[in-house]
Amino acid sequence: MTLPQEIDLNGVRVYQGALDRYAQVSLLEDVRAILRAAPLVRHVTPSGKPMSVRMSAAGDFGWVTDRSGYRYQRHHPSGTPWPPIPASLLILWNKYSKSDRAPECCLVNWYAPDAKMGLHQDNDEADLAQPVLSISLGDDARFRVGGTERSDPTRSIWLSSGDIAVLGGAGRLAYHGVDKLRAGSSSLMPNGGRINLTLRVVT
DNA sequence: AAGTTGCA
DNA sequence: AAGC
Repeated sequence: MTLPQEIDLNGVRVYQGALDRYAQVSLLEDVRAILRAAPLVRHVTPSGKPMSVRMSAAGDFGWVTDRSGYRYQRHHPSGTPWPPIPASLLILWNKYSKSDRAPECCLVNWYAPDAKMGLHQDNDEADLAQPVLSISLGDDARFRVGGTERSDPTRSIWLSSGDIAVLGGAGRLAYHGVDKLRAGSSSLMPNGGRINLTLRVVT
């Protein structure tokens, strides 16, 4: 990666090379601290299918799913409150989100090398005028982005460690997902895999 | 192989 | 169904 570059996919803005190696290492340490307080969980969808992506969160709310459905809640499934969102992430939110509100949730999504996430919309938040900011760490991931209807055509882009994507404006309700990882493509995590951090305003 | 659609 |  040379200079940071901005790409638009159906209203989703992707800033390639936004974070240098030092910032990535530092964020990874922050994530490790979150996961010590709030361990990764394998959620099931409302139909009872386990997701391949393991999840945790920081902030006032975390997103969870089980047979009762999708929702934000104030506690880890173990019953403990989520740890605070690290200051490093609040700074990135201020730099990239163009929002006048503070994020209330930082989802931590862990992708093992064979994990994926199907095409979906983020629409469990109360104020859809507020953007969602996504940070990639670790292995490259093929990120697929469609339109606001499931049947809309999709395009894909490979996200690398240190890339930032913003789902805002026209892209806020774009269908999106992760098809596959390029296992072992990043030296950030020696054992492979990917971490995606998403900052959101929930209420 | 990749991109859509249908499912309950 | 954020899965198959």
